Formats: sequence, structure tokens, C-alpha cells
Amino acid sequence: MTSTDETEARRKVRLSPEVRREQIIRQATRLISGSGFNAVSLADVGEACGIRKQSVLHYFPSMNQLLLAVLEHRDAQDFVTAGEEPMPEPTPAAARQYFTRIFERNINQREIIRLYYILGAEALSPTHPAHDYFTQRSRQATAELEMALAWKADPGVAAVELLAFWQGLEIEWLRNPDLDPLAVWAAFCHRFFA
Amino acid sequence: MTSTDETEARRKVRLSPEVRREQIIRQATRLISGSGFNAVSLADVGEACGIRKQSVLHYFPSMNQLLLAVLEHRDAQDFVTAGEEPMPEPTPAAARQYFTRIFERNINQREIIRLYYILGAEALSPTHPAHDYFTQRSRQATAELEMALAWKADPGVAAVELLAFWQGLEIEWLRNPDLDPLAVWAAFCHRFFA
DNA sequence: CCAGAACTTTACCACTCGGTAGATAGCGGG
DNA sequence: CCCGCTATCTACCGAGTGGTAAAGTTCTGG
Repeated sequence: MTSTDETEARRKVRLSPEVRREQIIRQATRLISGSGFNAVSLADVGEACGIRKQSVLHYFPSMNQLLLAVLEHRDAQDFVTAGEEPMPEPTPAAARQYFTRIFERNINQREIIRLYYILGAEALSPTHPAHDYFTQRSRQATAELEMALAWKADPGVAAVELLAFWQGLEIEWLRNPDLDPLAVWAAFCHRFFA
Repeated sequence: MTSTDETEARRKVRLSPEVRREQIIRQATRLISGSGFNAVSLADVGEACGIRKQSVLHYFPSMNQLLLAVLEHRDAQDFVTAGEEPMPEPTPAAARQYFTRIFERNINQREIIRLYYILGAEALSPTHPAHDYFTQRSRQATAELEMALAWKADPGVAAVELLAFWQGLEIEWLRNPDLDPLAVWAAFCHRFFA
């Protein structure tokens, strides 16, 4: 993609910093969730926004910082949409309802699931810029699950079990969009929350 | 890493084609499983083997071909080690024993699990050189599981359920090496195969 | 209506990428 | 012993990378 001036020179469009920043983050999210951080360049992000890579660097000091901004932006948005979710009482029925609701919300955000899948894999490497982010996040998720599964015989094992199935199912759903994740989820829950 | 001549010039070591090819595939597997295909270069592979990147290209016509060679080599090796595994009868006990044996074998190959995790994520993108490989492989795995779970009420759903938990657990184990995957596996099987 | 702030640009830089062409050197067979 | 085969090398290419410096252009407040 040389993307030379095709039939028209680029019009210089000036946007407010807030709008531009959000646009950059949105496009970066889209591109990274599509091909992974290692396969996306500053120029790609710029092109998707209709600006040069140097303009992207005007808002984010480096590519790594942009990646972290993408993740933080996502966390902030999650906090908004999920904010009012009550912590479940430690009973099977309450926990099942709680996790099912979050699961349903997730599968309406295909791009985000894909982002975390791809980045989570890349970030296994300790030198990846998002390595620490994912390490901390995984620890936190396990702890939260363990608390909601206190009624289980072994909450520690149960937490890993639920977490493993959960994200494994999301991955299968990414690979095969035709599959009905809620049906599989229900089959698992029928045995797990009993 | 400029890797200049440190205290000693490089000795030109000449190996037989078979030995060198295998060495290259082995090192490429190691590097890719560590950081992903998109983050490994021909020069990295060459350096790991003590040769120049051009010498790597002497054996594999391109980086993409090297990646495919890595995957094919792995499949061939799997066929050797797993060759004598009998297809299970479609009963709960036989299926449980069958899958448990494969699972135990897998968790002795951390690097390979990691290779498939990282590559599987990158290969979601249709432009990735291993995209077709993973699409076909996933289809095949689901079909095989479905056959071994014919005794289930809904083998299609059960196959996805088992596959999801399976690979989700492997991923959790990659993230946290301290966890005991066999314990979690047993907990899941206790309910799933009943 | 002008001046300054700042958004976007062009012009670079040093480096790495995958890949090609041709020279060099180590090994086995005669 | 040396000659041919070929594994490996040096040298190079065009394109792309993240990032810096500074000029230009657009908007806005006084």
C-alpha cells in the first residue's frame, strides 16, 4: 500500500485534541485487534486516521505508550459500562447469574475480545510492552473469581477452571463465529454451578 | 545487540544439510514460541544457529516457508510420538482416559503449547501465513472430539466445551507456571465425564 | 485583525526487514 | 593431493521501522 495521492491531494483537516486522541485510540484498537501489536506500525495508525505518523506521535510519545493508552482506555470504558454491577453473594445461583451477565456483555464486543486474545499471547514475552499489564490483570481476575466461588469445595481450583473455560470459549468463538457461545456456556454452567 | 566480534572472529562451521536444517527448525520453533512469528526475524534465527540470515535462506526459500516448515515438522513429530494411541470407544470412561493421556503428554511440551497459542492468535488475521493451517487444524480437532463424545446428549456442544476448557487451561498454565493443571483438569473431568 | 498557541506537515536519521548476487572456503571423492 | 561441489560468507538493495527537528498552517482569544 503506497497510498500515493490518488486523484486528490490530502486535505489538511484539523481536529480538536480530544477528538483526535479518541480517534487514534479507536483506530489503533481496531488495527491491533486485527493483526496484533507487533504487526501494526505508527504509519498504519496514522493512515487509518487520515494523518501522518508524526501527528500520531504528537499525541502519544511513542508506539508503546499508545498501546498502553489503548488498554487503559478500554479499562476505563469497562468500568463505566460495568460500574453498577453488584458483587455477587457467594452462592451458586448468584454467582452464575453474575458471571453469565458479564459473559453476555463480552460476546457483544468481538473486537475487544480479539484484542485481549492477541495481545495476551504476544505479551507472554517479558519484553513485550504490555507484559506487566497482563500479568497484573490475570492475578486480579483470579482473585476476584476465587472470592465469588467461596462456596465451592476448592475455590482456587474452581476459579482457574472457570477462567480457563471462559476464555477458551471466547477464543473458539473468535475462530468460528457461527458457533453459539451461549449454548456452550449454559452447558458448562449447568454442571459447574450445582 | 550489535553482536560484533567479541574477542574472537566467527569460525566458519560447515554442517551437513540435514543437521543444519533440523537445527534451524529447532531454533526457529524456540524463538517463535517465545515472541511470536511477527517478532522474529531471519537474522534472529541465523544468530541462534551461529550463521548469517542468508544461510538460513539457503535452506528455506523465505521466512514464510520456514514458518510452515516449523509447523509441518511439529505435526510429523506428533504423529510419531502419538502414533500408537488407539481411537477411544465412545464411552465416558474410555474417552476420559484417552483425553487425559493426551493432556498429560501436552503439558510436558511447554514450548509447543506456547507456539500454538501465540501462532494461533496471530493467525486469526487472514493475511497471516499460517492462517489456513490453523483454520483447517481447528476444524479437524472439533470433528475428532465430536466423534469421541458421541455418547453425550449434544456431542457438538460438548466438543466445543471440552476444547474450550482444554486450551483455556493450557493458556492459564502458560501464564502461571505454578498452577497444577492436572488438578484443574481432574476437577473438570469429574463432572464432564459422568 | 493580529498574535500566539498548537495541530499537522515535510525532511530527516539510524536502524532493521526480507531477499538477491556473487565471492569464498571447507569437505569428500577421485 | 587436488578438484569440484556446496555450505557459508560478504556486499548490497529497496522498503519500512520508530523517532526527532523544525517549518508551515489553521484556529482562537484579545
